[in-house]
Formats: sequence, structure tokens, C-alpha cells
Amino acid sequence: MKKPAKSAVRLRIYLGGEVAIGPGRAELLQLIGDTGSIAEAARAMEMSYRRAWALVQSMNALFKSPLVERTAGGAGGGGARLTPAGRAVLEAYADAEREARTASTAPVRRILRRLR
Amino acid sequence: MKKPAKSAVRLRIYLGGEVAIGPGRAELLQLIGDTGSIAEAARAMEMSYRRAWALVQSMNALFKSPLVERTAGGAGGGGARLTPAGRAVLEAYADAEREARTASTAPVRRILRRLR
DNA sequence: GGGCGTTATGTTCGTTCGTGCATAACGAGG
DNA sequence: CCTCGTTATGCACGAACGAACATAACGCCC
Repeated sequence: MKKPAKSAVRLRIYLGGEVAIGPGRAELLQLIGDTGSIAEAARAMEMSYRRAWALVQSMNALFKSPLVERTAGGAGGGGARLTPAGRAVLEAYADAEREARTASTAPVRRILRRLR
Repeated sequence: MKKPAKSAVRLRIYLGGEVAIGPGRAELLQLIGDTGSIAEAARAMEMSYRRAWALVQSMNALFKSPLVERTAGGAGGGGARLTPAGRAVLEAYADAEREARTASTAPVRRILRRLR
């Protein structure tokens, strides 16, 4: 197998004109689920807490039922967890990206071959 | 058939950290092919000629062989055309998006159902 | 009660992105 | 030769974005 150029295909799902979910939001959800904290997830992605918080806000507003549940308080007190809806959306997005990626490998390869 | 919420899935192909081709660049290529002019394509997309020109520049540099061929001069004189490579890449991208879209409909639907 | 780490929110600042405007060279056609 | 519409390029301005900082309230744990 030849050394592959670092390439990737990524999926974004829009509703109206705005992004419903894409790679960034998905990774954030994943990390919130893993770490149990928006702040820690933000640090892991090297993004400001402000922005991570805004993304969560936006997603919670965008979906019928919130994807992330938050409670204030530190040191084991508060934090953030994925709701069942959050887990479902995250999993569905991962599925979608996986299916899309495998289905498009042939044409994508035709493009990659032409890249420098 | 129920009135569908205006939704879309879109594909972006990255090389290294940068976008090789995505919806915007693809549409630009398409319009250049149709109109025979970067300027007119830009107007059709309601984007500045400056930006369209920069995108073409970037794509031509990114691929082994240029996607768009340009010649100066107006009034039927100059203009821009897709090279064979340009047509090939555009077609491959359309294929990729189509395949990706059909393959991911099921999980995507699971997400859309949860959207407000 | 004090400390720690979290959510929540405002404000400021720098950078990035894209547009708009100006200019130049070019090329066909009347 | 002159006009028109294009490619090509610089520059300045504004908008949008995201980071960084500053607080505040909250909740567990020692």
C-alpha cells in the first residue's frame, strides 16, 4: 500500500441555510460525552470555552429536544452529559459519514489522483 | 409526498488541512463551464470577481494540471474554459456527492427527524 | 465555610474573510 | 482607432469570527 496523502471527505448536514451538524459539532458532542464537561471538551479541541458553549447552545436550540444536558458546579458537582437524543444524533452522524465515505471512494479517488 | 424541509448534505474533500474541492468550488467550475467566463460565473453566484479569481487560482495550483484555462480580452475575445481535467474533476465530484447522498439517506433521515 | 472546577454571560480585541473600488493589459469587432 | 468586456492585481474598508479576559452563580468535597 502506497503512502496515502493525508486526505479526508467530510459531511455537513444543513437545514435551511444553516449547519445542523458537521465534523466540528460532532467531535464536540463526542468529547462532551467522553469527558462529561463542555470545558474539558473545549480544551481537548483547543477551542475557547465561549465558542464550545455557543455551539452547544445552538444545537440544543436547533433540535426538538436538547442534545446536551448541563448542570452548574465544579469538582464532580456539575458538568455536561449527552441526552439520549444527543447520543442518537451523534451515532447517526457517524453512520452517515461512514456510509457516505465508503460509497464515494471511487469518484473521490478519481479526484485525489489528480491532486498535486 | 410531504413538503420536505429545505435540507441538504454536502461533501468536502480535503487534502492536508485545506479544502481541495467542495460545493462552492464545484458550482464555480460548473458556471465557468456554462458561461465561458469567470466574471459572469462570479456574478451568477453573487460573489466578487476577486474571490472567484482567487478560487480558480487556488484550484489551478492545487491540482497537477490546471482545471481552468484563461485568456484575456473581452467582447468574445477572451474568457475562461474548463480543461479536460477540469471537466473530469467536476464530474467526479458530482458523482461523489450523488453516491454519498444516496448512501447516507437513512442515517441522515434519522437526524432530520430530530430537527426542529 | 472555603476551595475548586464548572456553567453562564458580557466585553474587548485581533485576525481573517470577502467585498468594493481602482487600475492596467489584453483582444476581438465594428 | 475606439469601445466593450474580459483577465489580472493592488488596496482599503467593513463584517464576521473566534480568542482572551473578566465576572458571577452554582454545587460538591474536604
